[in-house]
Amino acid sequence: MEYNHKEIESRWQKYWRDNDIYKAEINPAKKKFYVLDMFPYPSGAGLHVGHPLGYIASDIYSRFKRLQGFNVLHPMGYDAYGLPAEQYAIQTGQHPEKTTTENIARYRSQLDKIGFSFDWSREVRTCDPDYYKWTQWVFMQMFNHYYDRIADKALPIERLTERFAASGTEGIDAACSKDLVFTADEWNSWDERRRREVLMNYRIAYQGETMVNWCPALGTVLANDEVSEGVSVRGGHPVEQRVMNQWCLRVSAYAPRLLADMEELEWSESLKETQRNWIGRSEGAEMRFGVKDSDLELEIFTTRADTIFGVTFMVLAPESAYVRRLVTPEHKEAVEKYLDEVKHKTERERQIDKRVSGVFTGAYAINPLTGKEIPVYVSDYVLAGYGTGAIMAVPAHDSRDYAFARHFSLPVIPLIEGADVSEESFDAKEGVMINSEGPELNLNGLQVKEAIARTKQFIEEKGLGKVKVNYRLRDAIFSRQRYWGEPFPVYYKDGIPYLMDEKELPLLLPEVDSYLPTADGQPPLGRAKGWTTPEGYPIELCTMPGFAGSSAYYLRYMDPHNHDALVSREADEYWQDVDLYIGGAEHATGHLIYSRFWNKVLFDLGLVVRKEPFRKLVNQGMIQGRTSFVYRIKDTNTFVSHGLKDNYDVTPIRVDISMVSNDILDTARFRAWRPDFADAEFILEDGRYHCGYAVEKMSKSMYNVVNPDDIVERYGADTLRLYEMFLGPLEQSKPWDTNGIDGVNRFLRKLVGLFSKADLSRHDEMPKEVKKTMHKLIKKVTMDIEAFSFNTTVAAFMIALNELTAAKSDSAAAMEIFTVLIAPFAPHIAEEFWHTLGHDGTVADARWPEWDEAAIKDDTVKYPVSFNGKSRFLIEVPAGTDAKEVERIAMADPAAAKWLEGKTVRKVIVVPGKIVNIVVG
RNA sequence: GCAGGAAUGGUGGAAUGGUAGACACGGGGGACUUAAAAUCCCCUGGCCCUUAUCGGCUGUGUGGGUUCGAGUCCCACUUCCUGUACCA
Repeated sequence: MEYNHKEIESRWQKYWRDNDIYKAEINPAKKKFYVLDMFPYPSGAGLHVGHPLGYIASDIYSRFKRLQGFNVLHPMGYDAYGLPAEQYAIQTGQHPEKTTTENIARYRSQLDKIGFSFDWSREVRTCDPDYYKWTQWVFMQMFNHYYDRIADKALPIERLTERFAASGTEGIDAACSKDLVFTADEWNSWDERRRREVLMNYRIAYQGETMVNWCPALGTVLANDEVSEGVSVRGGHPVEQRVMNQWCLRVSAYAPRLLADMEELEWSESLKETQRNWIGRSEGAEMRFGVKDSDLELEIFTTRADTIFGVTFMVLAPESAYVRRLVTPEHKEAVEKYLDEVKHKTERERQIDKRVSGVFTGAYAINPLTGKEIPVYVSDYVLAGYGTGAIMAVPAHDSRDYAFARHFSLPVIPLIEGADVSEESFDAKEGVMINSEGPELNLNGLQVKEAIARTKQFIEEKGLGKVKVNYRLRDAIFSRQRYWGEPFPVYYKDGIPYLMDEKELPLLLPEVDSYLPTADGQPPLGRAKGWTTPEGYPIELCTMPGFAGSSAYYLRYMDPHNHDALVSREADEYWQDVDLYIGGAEHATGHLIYSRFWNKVLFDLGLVVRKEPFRKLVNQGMIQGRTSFVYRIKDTNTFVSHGLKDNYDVTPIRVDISMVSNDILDTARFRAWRPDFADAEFILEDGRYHCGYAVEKMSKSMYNVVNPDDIVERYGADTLRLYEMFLGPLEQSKPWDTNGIDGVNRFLRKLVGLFSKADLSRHDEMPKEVKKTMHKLIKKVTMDIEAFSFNTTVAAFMIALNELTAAKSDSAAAMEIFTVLIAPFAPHIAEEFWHTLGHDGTVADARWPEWDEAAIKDDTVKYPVSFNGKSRFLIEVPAGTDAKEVERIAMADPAAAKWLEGKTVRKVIVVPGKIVNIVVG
């Protein structure tokens, strides 16, 4: 049998396709197992070798679970809405749907070559109307529900209107944008407009004036997770803060549950920690400070209630509504000037500029515990979006307050014994309190933690404030001023938003003549002709963000062609949740939060049975590029080999890795690469030009992209799959290095060789040594796959092959075990073997073998004999020899005498099966 | 700053507290060949002894500790990666 990977792979891929081998159906007689990959955004660049890493791992696991007898759901689809397609459309005028469809076709052909066991009959695309119908539908459910904190779940908005009509806000605790208090009489006296405005304050999908990240270059708002360090994650454009009327999702209502329910998930600790930070729970107190000569009260949030005696000033965020109400006439001009300055700074400028800035409002607050007057400032170091947008400043124990106090020469009162605050603040929450005595409360002598508790208790008793848990997690901004996304099923009557009828879904994305905003600054949908309801009411012009379509796709895969529901009850109850989810860690604060939120809303509505969508999650590492460099001697066209470059003044230049093999440059191809290198000269080392290398992101501009198609063409999909797994631990980032691939390919060719030499007609019992090899292999492979340790599994196959070759085994039984074990990794060649062994059909229907522990046991046990822990020699004893006897044999060994010369034996330790350690003095 | 993770040969990486460096790449040597490729065999952490064998010493970022025994556990530190940050 010759190893012709092209012929074998195309033949078996066709067989799988023609016979629907990987089609999954509900089968109550079998246990389900749901393996999901994060579906890709089909970019124009196609796949590079890094993309399939996670898909290969999930495919191995799916095939393994199937061989173990599970009914495996392993679907794939496309996250098809997104910014690059739209920007390409703006540049070229091509409809994003056209480029997206083309990119999907390219992705599909690349994926198909790798031999995945996806059930393509369940494919979803987020831009498909049959799919986004349900994205729109869930949005409508969110609009029609509010979060009831007493029931601790989402409830229909009608329930709220009934309660308002009966008893106003009395006894209601609902997640809302703004705390409202009104009576039933008031509610009943309001017209529809007013009532709708009030309800908007409670809806889970709501429209509101909020501070948003506005990106002028992209012409759209962005969610918090789409902005990093003040610039957009996609494109790196500056982002500024603006107040705009936007659709939002009340994710913050779910913060406590998103935090608590994470505990039972099998996710990596680092990923959980990232989510915990993002959710950002902090316990503290909300307190009210009176204002001098005013009946206004300033509400602040603090986690350090104990430092109340050290408050020497107050600070408001520039966007705080308090500012304009507090400012005194003589300070008005200066404050307005400051607010104007701040407004024109972008978020990035605000972050980079760490200089202290701010201005006095002229107002004084009253410390409720001491009665002292303290000045109120405005400064941009206080954020409007967190807590109440106002703080009590304690310069002695907060570094930011300290910097502000020093700049404005405000007093600094130390509150902790021994804290030196002459140079910097003392931020640690430890020590004994001092200077903290007022008429009603004395904290002196208490530890910080005790003082915090004592103060909280005091302010609650006195009604000065309340204990409060704050979350950093903000509501998700859900509008995008873009074309290529899901339209909102919303129209406006007299400026009030109304939902369309469910029967009108999907609301199709309309055609436009250009993908740019309109002349008067409306989103692209403003160009759509007839973008109104039949009655002539205008339809919402924004579209939904990228995460809308990716938030429930795992549910749609369960029942992708259902026209009556997102997912039928039957399909949901059978498939339940994703057992294994594989994808990148970069989605920790975006998709993985939104998806969990989305699922919880559906759970509250009784539409899904699981409160968490992804039980186990594995983050595959990134595969980086390995860039090759040549070194040009300055001002010449002479290139010097890597080992000699330090003798010259050189400029490193990236070269296309296709011209480099094992770091040796193909100089002829290099000369042909670019005209200016045509007459290049080389200074060689031992006759060859050695390139240098660096690990960088894999990208076209670095000339280091490796296309999986090329690897499959040359070595075959099975080699690619094995090699990607052999590269290193799945979760670790590592550079792609084509150099090592020969070893894996050689292994497969040797395996084929072994098969062709074996006498497969003999089905008698395996020889003892062979049996041991195979059962060791079964155990190792089974346990390694469960532990996602695929790199050591591949090594185990190589070792087993070497042992079989050495044993000159021609046992059909051994070959059969090998075939099934390797089927998840190298499915094509396994099919070929399966067929050669005389089976019909597909190896996917085989049974995963179980190992026999007795067959693995050794007859003899080797003990390293060590002196004081240092190994010196080996002894071999029959298995099961008792410890005393092992000790006797070790001591009697001639080698022992040499080590014992002139020493006294203090102690002998025999660990059965492990070691004999002789402690000598 | 904070949080999480990592550090082992020339390289990627193996090692339930028990013979460190599996497996592979790269390198060296040899066989086959007119030659090359392919294939096969041997060697390959460093240092030292020896004609050679046999052997010895040393070695998992640094410094301590626990233990009969530490790459592995504990403490401190250094460096790197990832995430996050005026979050009061």
